Amino acid sequence: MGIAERKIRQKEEVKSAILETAWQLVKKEGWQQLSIRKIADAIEYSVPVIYDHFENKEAILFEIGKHGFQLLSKKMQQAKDKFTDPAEQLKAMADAYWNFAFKNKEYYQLMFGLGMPCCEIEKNMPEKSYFRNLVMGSIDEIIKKNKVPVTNACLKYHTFWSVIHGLISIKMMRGADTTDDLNKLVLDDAVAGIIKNLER
Amino acid sequence: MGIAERKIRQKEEVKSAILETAWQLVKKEGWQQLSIRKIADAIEYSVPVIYDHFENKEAILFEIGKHGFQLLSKKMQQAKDKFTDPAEQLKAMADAYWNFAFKNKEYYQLMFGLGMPCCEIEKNMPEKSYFRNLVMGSIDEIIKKNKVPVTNACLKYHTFWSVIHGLISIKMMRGADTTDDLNKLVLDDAVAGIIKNLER
DNA sequence: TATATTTGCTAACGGTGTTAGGAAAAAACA
DNA sequence: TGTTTTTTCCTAACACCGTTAGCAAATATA
Repeated sequence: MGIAERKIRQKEEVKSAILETAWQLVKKEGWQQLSIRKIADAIEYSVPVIYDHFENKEAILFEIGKHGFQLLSKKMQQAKDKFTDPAEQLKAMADAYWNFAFKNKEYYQLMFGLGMPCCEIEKNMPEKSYFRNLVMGSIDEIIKKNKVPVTNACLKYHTFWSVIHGLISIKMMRGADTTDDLNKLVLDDAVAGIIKNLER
Repeated sequence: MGIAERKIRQKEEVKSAILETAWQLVKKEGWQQLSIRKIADAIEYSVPVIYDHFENKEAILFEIGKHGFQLLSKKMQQAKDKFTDPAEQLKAMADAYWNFAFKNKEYYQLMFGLGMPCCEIEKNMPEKSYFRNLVMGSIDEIIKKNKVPVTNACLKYHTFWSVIHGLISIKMMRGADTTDDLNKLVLDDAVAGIIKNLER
């Protein structure tokens, strides 16, 4: 009896069509222009069908946000794997994070609520701890190498992340009032500062 | 002929009633719940009257955002004035910025587009350069004291701001999953790191 | 074939920002 | 003072939005 399976498969196809269409629309017109009706139009179903697959609009955003966190984690992992020296790893991960943010502006905006109605995406997102562990691993390693390993790794992780996120969100919000070059310099400078402050 | 003056005065009163009411509503219910109709209701005028004073909703938000930037500038100025040592000034300004953000959460969200439909507030906001100058003044002083004053002040300013903004926006977005104590520690740690990196 | 179930639609509800057009009040002019 | 012009301000609508009730058609089950 493959009928049930086909039905499940078809249902799954509609569900991923919703997600894919929503994502295409967002890339074309931005988050503020995304509406349930536009998605329904694009997948050639009526509006209530959307609600057979998602409880509400926020559930769609959450699912897309999850993809974002998974993609970010993957990029971070790949960056880290290129090096064995933890300081190099941190630099590479900062770069990867930066690149992810600007190559996937819409993902980043959704994931961290930049310029869009907040949807509590980042909370209730288990995937974010994956990337947290990646960074903290390298930080821990550096600290262990120290002669006076008193530094708080958790605190340093927060600093690391805050610098990068702060830089990105400032640049992302006000567009092109500073050059790309300067921003990349600031990133490198800040990351270098943190690492330097870590090794002692 | 004081009639014209009275009219202008009355018109100005309605305008500031709109702003004041909007601000009260936002503090009570948050940005997402603010609507033109609610404002109109509260000031006991009909909806189109709002549009006699503001081109659109965004113009209202912009005006409130301006107040936010002015208040922030004032707080930063006061903090800076308490010290003569530029390093102390930087620390005090970082603290002032931090306190402003959490004592005026709604202002901060609006000013930097956190968790709300973006409204291009920060661009086209001349007031923000005031606070920029305050910070860069202190940074310049520190750099001038150095024996090798090669460091780029503009770059350091961006780093300084990014760290603080990043920390604040991360904390503001995900509420209480880290303690206040830790966050304040991270702030102090990060600012100390920047200053240390500056003095050489 | 008859019944039960799933599927997907139309149409609505209550909300949003925004605006056209007209009534009433105020001011200016005679 | 009476008339005309201007200003003020409201009702009602438009075109959207997220969401859901309720029903018809298609499908699966017996």
